[in-house]
Amino acid sequence: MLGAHQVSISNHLLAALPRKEYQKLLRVLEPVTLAYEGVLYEAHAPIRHVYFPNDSFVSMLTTVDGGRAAEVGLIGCEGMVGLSAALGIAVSPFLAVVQGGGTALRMKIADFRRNFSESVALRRELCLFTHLLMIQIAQTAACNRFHVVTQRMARWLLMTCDRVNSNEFRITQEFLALMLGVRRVGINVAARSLQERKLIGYRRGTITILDHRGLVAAACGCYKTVKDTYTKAQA
Amino acid sequence: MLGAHQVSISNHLLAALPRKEYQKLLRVLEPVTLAYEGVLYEAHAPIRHVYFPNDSFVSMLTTVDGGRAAEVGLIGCEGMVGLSAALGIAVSPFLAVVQGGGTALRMKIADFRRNFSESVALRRELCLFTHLLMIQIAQTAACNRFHVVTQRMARWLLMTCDRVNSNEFRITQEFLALMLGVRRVGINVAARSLQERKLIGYRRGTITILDHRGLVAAACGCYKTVKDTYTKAQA
DNA sequence: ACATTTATGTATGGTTCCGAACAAAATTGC
DNA sequence: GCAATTTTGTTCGGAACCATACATAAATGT
Repeated sequence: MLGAHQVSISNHLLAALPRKEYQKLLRVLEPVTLAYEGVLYEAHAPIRHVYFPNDSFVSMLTTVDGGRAAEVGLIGCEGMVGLSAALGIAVSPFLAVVQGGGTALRMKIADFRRNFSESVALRRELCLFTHLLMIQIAQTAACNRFHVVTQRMARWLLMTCDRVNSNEFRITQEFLALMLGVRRVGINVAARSLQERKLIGYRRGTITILDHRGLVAAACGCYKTVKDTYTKAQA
Repeated sequence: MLGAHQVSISNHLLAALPRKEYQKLLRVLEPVTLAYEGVLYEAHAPIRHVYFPNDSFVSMLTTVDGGRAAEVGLIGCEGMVGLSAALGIAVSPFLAVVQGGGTALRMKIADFRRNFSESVALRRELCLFTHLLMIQIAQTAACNRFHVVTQRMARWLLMTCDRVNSNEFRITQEFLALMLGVRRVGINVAARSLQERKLIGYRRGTITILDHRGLVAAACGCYKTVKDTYTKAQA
């Protein structure tokens, strides 16, 4: 049974730690609820906590020209938000926005530093995750270059689906446009295209994935490429 | 005076190490000449050596759809090629191609592993560089999304210029098209546009930067953003 | 019930880039 | 000097996306 202030812990990084180190971390981990569209770090702002998402997930965005932003990475229960801290950097290079509300565990940066230097297992986990995140970002770079909006949107829906563990989630076209760095009109066209093919359904802020396999086919290969990399690495 | 088999060492990562650790590394570092268009790692191929470029520099490319490739990062004397090895990964996620021929120092992967675990300074250097490379890749992702070919080409020329320490270097439009992931025709149009504005000159495989400041103005802000990040971090 | 807010749908003209094919010029090898 | 190769120049129709503006519809507050 879980107490009132506890949450079930399903973060993969924490789960993969040896029992002893895990217990030790628990003492400095604080359960928090992350609200949809909340900002964990502004770009170039100090990192005060690192976050280990459970059922929540967080978008990392890079801005250009002092305004327009695009998502470069999506981090859920497979990772940690505030990775720069593990590299000894006190400031987040990216804007971190909660894309899926839910629970997470967070740790003060000072606690993290100490535990990071004391735990071989945590270091190894985070090195691997750094590698995976870098691949995800690089794939996004190439994806942005070569693939059309409909493909990128399908990829994004699938990536999100993997992190919410549900075929239905709340998301507006406006927000989706922001993430993909396109106009809302572009999303609207893509959404209708996917709907006509009976791959998704949507209505006012809610999208439902109707045909997962079909959506994978409609997405660019980037989805499968990144997912397979994660799967293999964490096997 | 340099012996026949020696090269001057101007790699920043190595130069920033304490004298003692630097001397120790020198014993397992082997000077090599990297030839233009040479492949250091195929994508997903094992990393046998890590490379510390001096006056050479290397492009990291990600491929999609089993064919088309785009550059996601450029590494010169400010970094190390084969960074995944520092993260404990034995395989390169990217295709690494020599973009500017020149000298580098390389180290067998086993030697690197040992020295990496023994040297705090090397670890710290490489953590910082990992952070910088991640920023560079993320900026490329956003840049690919928002900026037109002419801007991206200007950015690329400036990044290259910074690494060759010369305003003139050999590069064909075909190769440039490959790096930016566009058709050669697109490069041709952009090149002429930059030439008409008297920012660059070019003729059969050679490009000259005529007006560095003007070229910075013609490039997207991504150039300055990334460069400033590097400058600040290594100050 | 009604106005307000939020979310989605539609239209227009213009720009950038694509794929494909072909032409011209500079360099190289013999 | 001449042919082969490499590099650059040009054209064409079409697709994708942009900026902007406006229209409709669903949810919300009172």
